[in-house]
Amino acid sequence: MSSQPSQITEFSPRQSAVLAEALRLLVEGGDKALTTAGLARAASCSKESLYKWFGDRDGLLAAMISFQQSKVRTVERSGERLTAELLRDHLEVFARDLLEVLSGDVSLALNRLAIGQSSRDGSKLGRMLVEHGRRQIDRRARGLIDAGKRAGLLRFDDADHAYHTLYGLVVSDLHVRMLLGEPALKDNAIQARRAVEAFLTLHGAQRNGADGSATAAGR
Amino acid sequence: MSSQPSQITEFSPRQSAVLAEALRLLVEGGDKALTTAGLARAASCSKESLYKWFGDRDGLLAAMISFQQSKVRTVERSGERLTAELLRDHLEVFARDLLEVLSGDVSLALNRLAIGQSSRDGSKLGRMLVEHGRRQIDRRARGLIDAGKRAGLLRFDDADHAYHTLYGLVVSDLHVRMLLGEPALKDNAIQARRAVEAFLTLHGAQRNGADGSATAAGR
DNA sequence: ACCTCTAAGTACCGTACGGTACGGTTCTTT
DNA sequence: AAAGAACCGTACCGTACGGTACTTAGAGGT
Repeated sequence: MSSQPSQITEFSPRQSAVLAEALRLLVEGGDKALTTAGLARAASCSKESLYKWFGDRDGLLAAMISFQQSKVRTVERSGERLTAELLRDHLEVFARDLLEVLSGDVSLALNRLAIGQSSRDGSKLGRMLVEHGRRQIDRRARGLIDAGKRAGLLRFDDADHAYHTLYGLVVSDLHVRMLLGEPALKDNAIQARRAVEAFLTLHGAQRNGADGSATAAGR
Repeated sequence: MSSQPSQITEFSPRQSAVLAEALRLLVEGGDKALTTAGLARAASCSKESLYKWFGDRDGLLAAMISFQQSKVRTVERSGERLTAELLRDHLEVFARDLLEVLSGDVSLALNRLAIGQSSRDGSKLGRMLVEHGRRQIDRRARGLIDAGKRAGLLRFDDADHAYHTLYGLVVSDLHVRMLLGEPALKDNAIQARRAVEAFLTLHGAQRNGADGSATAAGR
């Protein structure tokens, strides 16, 4: 949230500052508020520099997504031996983090932006958002789920399906509702706990696993 | 999907035709393609009439939502005595219908529109969409779930929570992904079947119910 | 001291949109 | 048939935005 992102790979410090300001404008006013002139004024740079750096307004938007995602690093903390309680804790932390990320100002603003553009640009921004932004948190969950299976604590046929089940239990329709303007949950922890509870009921090893009969078809 | 909605309450036939054309424009080109001049040309009406009827561009958008929702009627079919198989069937039909609705062209376009506007208009359109559009399908599901509980086939503490569980299992992140431009599922039936399977594992009475411990806090 | 490069600031252009006004046409009412 | 409303088509206005060009100020090198 600060404008002091220790080390950015792809953008110069000046560009990063401009992109941070662009995100700020986007968050507070939606995409209508993000005009080239407005950004130039707010970031104290020239429009010409904007076009030199990002080429285009769409280039600017894409750069904003890249920039934001370069700032979000998911902590990859595994390695300890998993117990049932540890797995539950990690799942709950993941669920809370997921809700936290999805309800973040910048995330919502970028998702709204990409959704708004999806009709015109062939979902280019949407793909960027899903591919780069989601992959990190997806990988974390997948790692956790796989580790749970390896430790004999989870039971499922299709890891992808299991992950989507977890995701659905955690998020339900909250993401869309927040995108539509509803306020976030008062307490993500409750939602996270209930979702993990249900997930473990479905896929935990100590009780029973839903067999899922013929469930090999792909998404 | 046809432009022959037997009887529209709120709008004259002419206005309905114009609104249908507006929805068509919105679906095929996004909100940028929905200009007053473009709509007037496409619907063979004058801009002056548009402003007389709907007052404003925002009024037009709101009217489009009302119009679309006046066309979507959910079949309220209950009354028969519930068996476990019947409940499962009804739940699967509901799940398929839900996925069908959410992946519909018009629904996606209107949701994109409302999400795009949510930063500027204080989520007026978003509220309309959630309140009027969702309530119908929500009520259908709630009726089904309540009937299942009365028949002793479902077990849960909080009907609202149970419904959101079902919703999350059915939809997962599909809605947002589709809003971002991803294609819909090839086969909604598979997803529906798996979701209902999981839901019954969680809340069906014949196996066991997730106790849910202390789960009375509200959303 | 001079040159060069970068970038800020500003002015400008073309376009496109929301909203309004007006003349002409069709349909309804009496 | 005459009067009136509804409405279409079009022209128009003001504004705002994306994008470009030009001028000016500072930083580093020779």
